[in-house]
Amino acid sequence: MLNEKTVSHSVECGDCPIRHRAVCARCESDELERLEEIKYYRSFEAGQTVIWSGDRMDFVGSVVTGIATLTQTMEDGRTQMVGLLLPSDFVGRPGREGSAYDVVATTDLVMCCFRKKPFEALMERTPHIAHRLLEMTLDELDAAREWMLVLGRKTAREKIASLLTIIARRDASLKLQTPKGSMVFDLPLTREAMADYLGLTLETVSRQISALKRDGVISLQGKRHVTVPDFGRLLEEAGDDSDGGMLA
Amino acid sequence: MLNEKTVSHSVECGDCPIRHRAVCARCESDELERLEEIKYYRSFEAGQTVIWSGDRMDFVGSVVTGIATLTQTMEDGRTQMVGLLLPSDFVGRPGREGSAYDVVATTDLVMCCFRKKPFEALMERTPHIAHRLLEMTLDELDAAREWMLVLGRKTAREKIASLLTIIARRDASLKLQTPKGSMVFDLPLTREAMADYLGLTLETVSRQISALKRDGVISLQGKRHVTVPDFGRLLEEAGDDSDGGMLA
DNA sequence: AAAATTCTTTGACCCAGATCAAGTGCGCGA
DNA sequence: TCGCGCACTTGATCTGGGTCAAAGAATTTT
Repeated sequence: MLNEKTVSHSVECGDCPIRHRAVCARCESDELERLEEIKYYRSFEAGQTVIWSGDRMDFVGSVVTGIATLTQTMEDGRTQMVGLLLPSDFVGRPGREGSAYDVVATTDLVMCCFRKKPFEALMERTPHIAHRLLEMTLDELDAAREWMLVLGRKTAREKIASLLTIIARRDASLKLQTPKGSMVFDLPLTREAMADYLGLTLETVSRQISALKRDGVISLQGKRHVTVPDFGRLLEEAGDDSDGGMLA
Repeated sequence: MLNEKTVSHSVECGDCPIRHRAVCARCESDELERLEEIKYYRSFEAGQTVIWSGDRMDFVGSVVTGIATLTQTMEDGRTQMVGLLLPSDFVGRPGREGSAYDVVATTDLVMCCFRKKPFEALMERTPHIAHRLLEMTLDELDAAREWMLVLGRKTAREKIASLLTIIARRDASLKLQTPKGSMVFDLPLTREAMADYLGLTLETVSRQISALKRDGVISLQGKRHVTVPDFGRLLEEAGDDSDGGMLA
């Protein structure tokens, strides 16, 4: 009976179509069951704000479908995106009261949330989950620092190429159909959102995308559907030597 | 006897003149004693590299005295500083093999290190320490994202002012002698290092510092010793609404 | 289907900050 | 005391990306 439960519970918690990154492969059935007890779903429409910076945040959770962004805004309206949340990404700051950023749905969004207090209690009792959370936070820290290099030292063209490589790498739809080095995916962001991520204006984003298209680095079907014939070439354009494990 | 040990061990581990941020106020004597067993000191001269990006890193630790930086470098030499390590700051990535960044001593530096394997083992057994590490990593993540706003959206003058507020807030020497809103501290970085932190050139850094001096926001004694007559004014110049708990 | 709204592209011009190039001043070893 | 080197400053000029403006393309509303 115990054995049966252990087997029937996979790492995917319950009915979520994603693998919760807060849950590790070593987590066992009773931990997953406790997670089931405190979880619930929330849906948002494109453009809706999930939570405002400074607001009390009484949940943590993962993106199930859709895209959300973390942004910071100055009083005069300048905004900087500091994080991009794709399906399976974790949101929330265990041990912290409020949100440090605005979290905004840029597409229709479904999140799988866990009530924060019981989640923290579960974390206290479950070293696996606490460890997994530290892992994830270290990953986010690496990503943030990588992005500091992009923001501080790369040219507009390199910035665009860097963003495209990140989206390409994370996009689920491409795992199958790549005829050797080529990639196809959809841009989940408007030109303005890309600009806010890259520290540019939307006009510059548009111009640089046109330039990459003109130079054959990418091609576009419509405004959002991107084809990358040679991913290695895109990496070069990004000024990025590492391939992030996608090639070779 | 147990009680005596608990009392005699303060949060400061052994003979370190700093409070290790990896150690929390709730840690008890036996945990601290195990830390004592695996700790050792390392000294570096100004300019020396503590560890290269990608190298195997078999320790974690805290800065005791001096300043170190975390930097990323592109193949063509463009450099971005992604972290500034002041006394008590933690270095190291529990659970990770190598260093993701170059760590460089910018002044003479003393670090208190713990051998990584036993530290990780201690972490496994000691939820306090694992929790403290998650706290610290979340702090670093907040700092990195705050810096993304600086890099992506602030002007050169605002960038300089932002850096000065950060250094001023962390500088130990000023806790005492502030005649109401004023601050005195030493710049621990060369103009070039500041430029690498801010995504600017050293010439622009120099010019903007001169401009802030001309406008009475700061004054300099020598090249490095800074006086800020009105910290609130400096915060305005940084485009920063929050005071980070230093005022009011 | 026409109209309104939103997203995107492209052009013309401008400016903050980069680049190139001298200097200045201080500390340190001979 | 000299002079060498390094950190810093300042000037002149250039340019990548911002700003302002206008006009497509999509999508939604009426």
